[in-house]
Amino acid sequence: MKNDRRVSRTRRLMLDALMALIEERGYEKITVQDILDRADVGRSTFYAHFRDKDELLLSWFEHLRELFELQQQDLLAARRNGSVPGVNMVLDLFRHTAEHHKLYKAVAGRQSGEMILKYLHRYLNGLLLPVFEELSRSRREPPVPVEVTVNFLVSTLFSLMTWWLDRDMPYPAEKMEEMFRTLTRPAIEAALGTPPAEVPEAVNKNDTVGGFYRLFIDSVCCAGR
Amino acid sequence: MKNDRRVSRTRRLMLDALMALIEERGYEKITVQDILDRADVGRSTFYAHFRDKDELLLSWFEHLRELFELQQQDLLAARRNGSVPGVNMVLDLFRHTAEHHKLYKAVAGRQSGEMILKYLHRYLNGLLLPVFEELSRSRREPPVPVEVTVNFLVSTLFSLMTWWLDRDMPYPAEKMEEMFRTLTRPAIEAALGTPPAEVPEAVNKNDTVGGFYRLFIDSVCCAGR
DNA sequence: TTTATTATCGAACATCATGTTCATTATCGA
DNA sequence: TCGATAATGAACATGATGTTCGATAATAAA
Repeated sequence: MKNDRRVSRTRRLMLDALMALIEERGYEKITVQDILDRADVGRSTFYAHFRDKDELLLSWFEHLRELFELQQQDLLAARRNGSVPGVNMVLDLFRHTAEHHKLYKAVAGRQSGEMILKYLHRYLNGLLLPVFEELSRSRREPPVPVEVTVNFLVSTLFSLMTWWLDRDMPYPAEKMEEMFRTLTRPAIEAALGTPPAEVPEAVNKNDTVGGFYRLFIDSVCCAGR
Repeated sequence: MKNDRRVSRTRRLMLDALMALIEERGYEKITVQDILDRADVGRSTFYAHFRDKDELLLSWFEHLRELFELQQQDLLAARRNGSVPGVNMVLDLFRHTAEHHKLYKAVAGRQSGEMILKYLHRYLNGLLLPVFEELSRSRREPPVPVEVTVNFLVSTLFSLMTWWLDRDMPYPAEKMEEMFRTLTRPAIEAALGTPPAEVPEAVNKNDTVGGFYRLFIDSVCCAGR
C-alpha cells in the first residue's frame, strides 16, 4: 500500500540524512553508502526506492514543487480579490538565503552539484516563460526572444546568488535585491522593446521567482515533510 | 629532463585522446581507462603525469591561456600604434561556436562538466575585472560593485552560449551577438551609473571576452599543440 | 658510439562505490 | 489474527581508481 508507515518512515530517514550530509560536505561528496549509514537503513532498501542519489534529491524537489504550486494558487486567488501583496519576494529570497546560508551554500554554492542548479534553472524557466509570453504579446517582435530573456533572468539571479554565497555575503540582502533590479530592469526593457513607463509590471511578475525560493528554503530548513 | 621527446609525446597522445572523447561523449562520461585505451598509453604513465582527469584537462587550458596572453600583448601593442581593430570579437565568438558546435557543445553544453565552465568563468572574471575597475575609477561609487558587474557579464555570455548550443543554434551568430549587446549594454550603463554617451567604450572593452574565445576555439579545433 | 638516465610499460594489487539478489524477519493494514 | 509486503543484511558481480615495481626501451649527454 501507498500509505504504509514503513515506506514514509524510510523515505523520511533517507531524506533527512541527505539534507544533513549536504549541509556538512556538499552534495557532490556524498555517496549512497554515507546516506545509508546516516539514515541507518539497509542497502537494498535504498535501491528499492530510488535508482540513485539524484533520484532521491529529485523526489525532494518534487515534493517542494507541489507545495509551491499550491501557494501559487493562493496567491493568484488573493490577487483576484483585489488585494495587492505588498511584499518584495526577491528581497525575501535574499533574506532567507542569508539566514540559512549554510544549506543554501551546499545547494547553490560553488562546490555544489550542477544537477540541482540545472533542475532549478529549468523549473524556473518553465515558470517564468508563460508570464513573459503574456507580457510580450502586446508588443510585436521583441528584440530578444522571450525564451532568451527568461533564461537570462534566471541566470542573472543565480549568478548573483552564488557570487554572494561564495563570498560569505559581503552585502546585506537589501543591497543584493537592489543590484538584481538595477541589472535586470533596463535589460528587460530593452529585451521586450518596452517604453520605460510600462516597466513596473515586468518587475512585478518577476517576483514569482522569489516566491519559489521563499517556500523552497522554508521547507528545507524545517527539514520536515 | 623536461625536454624529453617521450614526455611531450605521451602528453600529446593523452590530450588528443581526451579531446576526441569529449567530442564523442562529453567530458563527464569519460573514464581514465577510456583515455588510456584511446591514447594507447600505460596506466601508470597517466598517473605519472596527472593526478586525475581534471588535471589533464586543466593542463590543456593552461596551455591555451599562455597562447591567449601572447595574443593579448600583440593586440595591446597594435593599439598603441594607433590602429583600431575593426572587428567585433563577441560576434567572432558566436561564429566560431557555430562552426565548431560539436566540440563547443561538449565543453559548454548542458551535458558537459561544470568543472570546465567554472574554470573559464573564473578566468574571464579575472580578465575583465581590471578593465572594469579602470572604467569605474572615473565614476564614484557605482550602484553595483564592479566585481558583481563583471560576474554578471560573464554569466550572461555563458547563458546565451549554452542556451544557443543546447537548442542547436536556432538563430544566426549575428542575432546572438545582437542579443548579448541588447541585454548587457543597458545593464552595464545602469551598473556603472554612466550617462549613455560614454557607453561605446564599455562595449569595446567587452570585446576582450571574445578575444579569448576566438583563440580558444582556434586552438581546440586544430587539435595540435 | 657509448653510457647513464629516466620515461614508459604492464601486470598485479588494494580499495572503494555501485547496483543486484535472495532468503529471512518484522511490520503493516484490514 | 492473518495475509501481504517492506525492510534487512549479507553475499556477490562489476567496474573505476590509484599505487607499486621490476623490466624494457628511448633519450640526452659524454
